[in-house]
Amino acid sequence: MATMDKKNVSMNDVAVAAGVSLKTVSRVINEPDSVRESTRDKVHSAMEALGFRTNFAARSLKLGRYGCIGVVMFHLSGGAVDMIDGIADAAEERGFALTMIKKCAGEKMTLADAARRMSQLPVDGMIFNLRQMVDDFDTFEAPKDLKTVIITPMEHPTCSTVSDDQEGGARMACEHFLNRGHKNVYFVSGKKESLSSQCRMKGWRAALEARGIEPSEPLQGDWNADSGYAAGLVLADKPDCTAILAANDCMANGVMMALHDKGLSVPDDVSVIGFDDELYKTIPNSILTSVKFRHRELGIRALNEVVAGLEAPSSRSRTLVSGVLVERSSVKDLRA
Amino acid sequence: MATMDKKNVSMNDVAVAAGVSLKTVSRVINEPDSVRESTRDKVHSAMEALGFRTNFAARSLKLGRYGCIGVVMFHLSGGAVDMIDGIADAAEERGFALTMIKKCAGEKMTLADAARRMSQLPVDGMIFNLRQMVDDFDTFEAPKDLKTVIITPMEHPTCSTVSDDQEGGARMACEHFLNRGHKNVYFVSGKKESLSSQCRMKGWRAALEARGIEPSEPLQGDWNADSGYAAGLVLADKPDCTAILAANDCMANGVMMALHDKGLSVPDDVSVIGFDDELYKTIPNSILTSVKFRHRELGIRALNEVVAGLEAPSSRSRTLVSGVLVERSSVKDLRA
DNA sequence: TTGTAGGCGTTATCAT
DNA sequence: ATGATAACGCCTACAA
Repeated sequence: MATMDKKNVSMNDVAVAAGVSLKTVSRVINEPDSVRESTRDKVHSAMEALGFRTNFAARSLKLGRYGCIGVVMFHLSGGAVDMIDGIADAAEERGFALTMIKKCAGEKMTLADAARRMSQLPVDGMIFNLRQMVDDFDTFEAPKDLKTVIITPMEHPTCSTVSDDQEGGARMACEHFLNRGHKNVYFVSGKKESLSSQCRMKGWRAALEARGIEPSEPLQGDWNADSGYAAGLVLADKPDCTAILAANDCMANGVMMALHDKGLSVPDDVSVIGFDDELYKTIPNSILTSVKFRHRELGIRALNEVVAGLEAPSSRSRTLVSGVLVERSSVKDLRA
Repeated sequence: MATMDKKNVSMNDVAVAAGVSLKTVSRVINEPDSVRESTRDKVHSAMEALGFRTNFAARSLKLGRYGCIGVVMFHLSGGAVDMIDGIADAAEERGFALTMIKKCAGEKMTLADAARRMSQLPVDGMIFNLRQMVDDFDTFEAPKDLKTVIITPMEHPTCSTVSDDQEGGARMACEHFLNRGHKNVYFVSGKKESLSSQCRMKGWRAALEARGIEPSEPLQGDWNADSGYAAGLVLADKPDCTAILAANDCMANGVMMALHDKGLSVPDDVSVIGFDDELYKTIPNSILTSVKFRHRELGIRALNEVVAGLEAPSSRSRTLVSGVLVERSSVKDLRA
């Protein structure tokens, strides 16, 4: 009478228990409307009683697809959460699950490696979340039957890519300064190897050069507040410094604290803009104007692009998700 | 001559191309040592030439296991990254991949739902990351053949659980105050529905009561700095307030700013401790002493517990990962 | 509306 | 050291 120890309950077991054929059970699962209600109920109770769960392996072997999208995290850091969130939501909505692996092991971190590992897993397509440069970026070729989307600001010769428009965001911030009468903008960068930092710097340069302004030497930071503070101390001594763009909010805050400690006030003496719009979480009444990227949107786009590519694997696209300037009061209008 | 459009390259195709039997190809993959080297080479070249990749579905159908662990994120927030990181690393190390789904949809968020969805996916076991209460927590029973570990501070009747020792962390912080001569500790909570906040509050209460101190009414916050600031304004007016425990660093910072604005200094007039040790990222020269939890370790433990349970699915354990007090200088020793 | 036969691509059991 | 053959559990013709 006790529950049997049968390893796996198959559709056949259910069929026997319900006194119907195997195919009928299959129908109850896949096209319930084509089965008489009384039969359906019998089958359902049998499934319930036996604890039947459809076998993923058998199903996908037959169907030739998995209903899963692979996600490779080359870099798992703070901003990634919102992106994963977007990917996960979009996946759920389209009936896909996510198969995730991490590939951060400093030394041998190539796209080919990641692709090889992924092709052994139950995935119909994959997303690479790449925030740093890798050796084989330009030479990498995705498996023909596995649609691949790379999240990266760089263009790729064969794969679709999705990215925040970091460069555009930086340009936007600079123009915000310049349009308000500032004659120059100083820049505090993040870690050197970070692509985000590089792109933000590029945008800053481009915006200045477009107005015929020679960009000054950027100050090297490391994303954390202390490095911003150090940069702020330096900049406080530059008489021509009225505008500072910091590559993230934490450093921007460091900059502001340094200015304050030097007797300068924001925005009356110096204006500041940061990135990521997260200071308000930590600082009460935060006044920092900041460029915010829509990471969630980014994730959604990436997933949609993969799913779209399932039909046309050879298609290639480049998606840029624009940033938004969240205005508070850390920028002074010098024209006033 | 051009590459054929054959949908899938199977082991059979490789076998034919290499002029060997199907089983030999299989051997080359799974037990290479039992195949003569010359044969092995032939097979390898054939695989290369045809672009063979082993079929996950067929393999797991035969093997009866997937080599994947399911992860359900009921709540995807900042602190989660480090935990996912730990899970992913531990998984990688043990040769498992992760299959992730998100279940945040406010209304109908039950463990049974999550388990049902997971049982349709290629997983050998699963981890629920639960940070809030759900309706069916106590009544939930995991599928017998799917080892389930829940990340939650609550005890579960049948499933293994893993958690930070949030209560212990809060106690530790309180004792840190009390051992330094403080006679009372005020508490600023996080969002009401958060289990973390509840546990931290519980630990605070317990520590005070253990010393015969009547806990005052906790101040309600919402995790963000502004709510901490509001609480700080209130507490600044309490003459007996020498020690404040805030349920996270952001609110602790809000509290400190309010105290400052009220002309009180930290730690000379009032001592403060926070949670999560993340303020140093945003505030230069941060002085805040903070209780830090090892989220990465938590993830590792959770994964290891699942993998261990693959052998003995019925086992049940409860793991607590202790926190660490990161001391800076926001606490004054009143005995001095 | 329901049942039967075969095959998806592996791995395992035998034999050679 | 290698090969033939039978499962694994599901789905899709085709038949009844």
